Amino acid sequence: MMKKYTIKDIAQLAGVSKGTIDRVIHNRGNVAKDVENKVKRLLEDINYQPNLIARNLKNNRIYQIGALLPDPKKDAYWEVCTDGINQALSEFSAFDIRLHTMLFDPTDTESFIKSHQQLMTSAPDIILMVPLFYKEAKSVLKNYEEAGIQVCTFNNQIEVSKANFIGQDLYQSGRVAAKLLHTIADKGDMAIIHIDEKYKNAVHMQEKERGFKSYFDDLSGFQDHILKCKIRYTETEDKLRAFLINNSNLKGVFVTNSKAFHVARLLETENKNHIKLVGYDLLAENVNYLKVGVIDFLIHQNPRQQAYLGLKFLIEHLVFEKQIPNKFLLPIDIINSENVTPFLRD
Amino acid sequence: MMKKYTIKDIAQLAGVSKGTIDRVIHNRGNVAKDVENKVKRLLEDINYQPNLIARNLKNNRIYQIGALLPDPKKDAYWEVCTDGINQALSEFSAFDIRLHTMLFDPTDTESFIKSHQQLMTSAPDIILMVPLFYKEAKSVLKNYEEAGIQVCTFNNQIEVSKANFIGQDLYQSGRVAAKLLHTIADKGDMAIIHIDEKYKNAVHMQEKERGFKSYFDDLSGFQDHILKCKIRYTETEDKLRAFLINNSNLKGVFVTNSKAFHVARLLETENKNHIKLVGYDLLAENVNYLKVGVIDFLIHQNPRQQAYLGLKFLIEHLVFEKQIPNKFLLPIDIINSENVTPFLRD
DNA sequence: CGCATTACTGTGTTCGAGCACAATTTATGA
DNA sequence: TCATAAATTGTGCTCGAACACAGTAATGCG
Repeated sequence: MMKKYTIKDIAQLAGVSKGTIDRVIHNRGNVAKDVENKVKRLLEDINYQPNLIARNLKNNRIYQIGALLPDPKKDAYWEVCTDGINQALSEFSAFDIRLHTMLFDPTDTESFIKSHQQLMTSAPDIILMVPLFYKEAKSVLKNYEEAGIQVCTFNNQIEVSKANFIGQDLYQSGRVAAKLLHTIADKGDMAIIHIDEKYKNAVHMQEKERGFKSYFDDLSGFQDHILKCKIRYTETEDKLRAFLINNSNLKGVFVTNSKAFHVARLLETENKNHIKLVGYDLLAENVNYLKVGVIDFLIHQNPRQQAYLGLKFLIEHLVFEKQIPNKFLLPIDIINSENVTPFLRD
Repeated sequence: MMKKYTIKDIAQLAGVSKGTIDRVIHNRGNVAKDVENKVKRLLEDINYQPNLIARNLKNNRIYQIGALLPDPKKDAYWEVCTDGINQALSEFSAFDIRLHTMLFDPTDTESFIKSHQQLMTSAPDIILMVPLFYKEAKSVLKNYEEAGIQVCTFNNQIEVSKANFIGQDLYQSGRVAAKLLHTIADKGDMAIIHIDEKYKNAVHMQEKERGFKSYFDDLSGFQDHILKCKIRYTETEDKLRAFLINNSNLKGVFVTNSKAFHVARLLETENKNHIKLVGYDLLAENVNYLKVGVIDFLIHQNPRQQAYLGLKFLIEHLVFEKQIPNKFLLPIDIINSENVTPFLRD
């Protein structure tokens, strides 16, 4: 096996200087056509791969990356994103990456807009964001598109946008929840419970609901009901209790976000341990209920990995000119009390 | 924010030349003590991180990596390892990595030894291997240790060896299987079925069995039996059929390797669909039975990721002098018919 | 023909770290 | 005091790609 070909090798093979090879590679013109063809064929023949490392040695640019993320202080779900981001930064510590993070309140659309505007003042080359609010995100993404700033989104997909997306297939994750409940729950009614967010603007919860329903629709033998319950954060406990008590044929509950622990608390105090419970995300409170068996399964959305991959893709795009995948779907992790531990690290 | 510090910057700050800085960094001596202390403090203060990329530009060594892997033609479980290896190679294509792969027959210990011996003739700098056979692997690993060749193992852990290991906690994965069966199966007996490999030399199957049993031991209310059945490849069908028919109180089956489809086939033909089945690995045959509901859950051991990480760790060790983690445990993925698709890519 | 313009090609420097070797300073001994 | 050895420090080249700029050849035009 030969050592890797360098520009110098190719220059020698072609009988020209490395300057000419460089001009051919980058289509910078000023090369006689016959020479150009000859060099191009040669490059093809030996499948020349430039040394990305040497290339970036010279190119010591400072890259500005903007991040528009939900404030973990307002919702613990987002805490682990920081780890993912730090991991990506440390992996690329050889390059000069400046990350400007702006946090917004995940319950407040205005805060989202404000943070966005402030982020713009740092003149980022590229953006990583969680487009939590459908309507607002759409307009913000349009802004970036017009400004010619590439964006990578995660957690929520805004289908109409051209922005790249990293996350899970939410429709399918609803189906996974349905399959799990169908496998473990006794025959009876199933409930979809949406807690805390503005349902209309939260496409992700609607998608999960659609998937959940589609699973039971596909079943030939299912004769019971799929109930639905929307709850605001302020009214959580009373409304939930009423819902659980009034539906006596209820055998399974699907909570469409990380708030399953609210339902778990009630199931425990009301002694309704025949009702199976499936929810999302490895918050400490959820994990506790999972371990004692009140929550049966959690679906892990892996926000850490989402943030990590998003930032990694962006950096590789800036530094190595790699293409960012338009849509990158993470696997849907099923978690029970026995396999939860290693996922807490991820 | 400042640009990154380089050796030149530090030399200027310390009022010496970059040669001296270099000598201090690498403890190459020939530096006056007061200067050395001054520079060391300065390096600490500004937290100097050398540019790994520039470092490796000069260091254009050719690294020889040996790989001792089971032949995918003999057992489809190993097929995806190739993908993981290719991914790692392409990620580090900037460096000159030469991979020498030797395959062995996963049912034949002699083939393992032979491949090992042949691999040694290529004088590898470092080794990636699957120590499938406990006794033989132990002696092979000792060979490498004496030759001062660092080894990274995956899939099977040889506890006594100093080699690094990537894989799953097999004891815990047995517990996961137990928890799943306990969650979905009716009250009754559970069976552990070992198919195809020499049980005594297959520590991984023993570990899974131990974990499985421990879960039921921890249960206070479990009054039924944990059965056990060892089956050779040649006798699979008849012995299995007899086992399934003779144990009428059987409600759940745990197959400790990727051969669950053998059991699934029988459960289907014998119409025993009240028996729940949990096995390992996303072989096409297993996935088919998972989709039609004969297999209820599969545990994904992610051999692709194991091979990928193993090679990645080795390369980063050679190229960047990074420490290889002594033990890297992958999460235990639970797979059902609804979340299987994205895992087939991994 | 001579000079300018265009067309093309080659040379040399840069990036950051590593290392060989040259250069300088300090110490030692006769 | 001076030569020489020893200790310390500085200089310059290398890696591969990128690019500015210098250099050369070919062509055009009066």
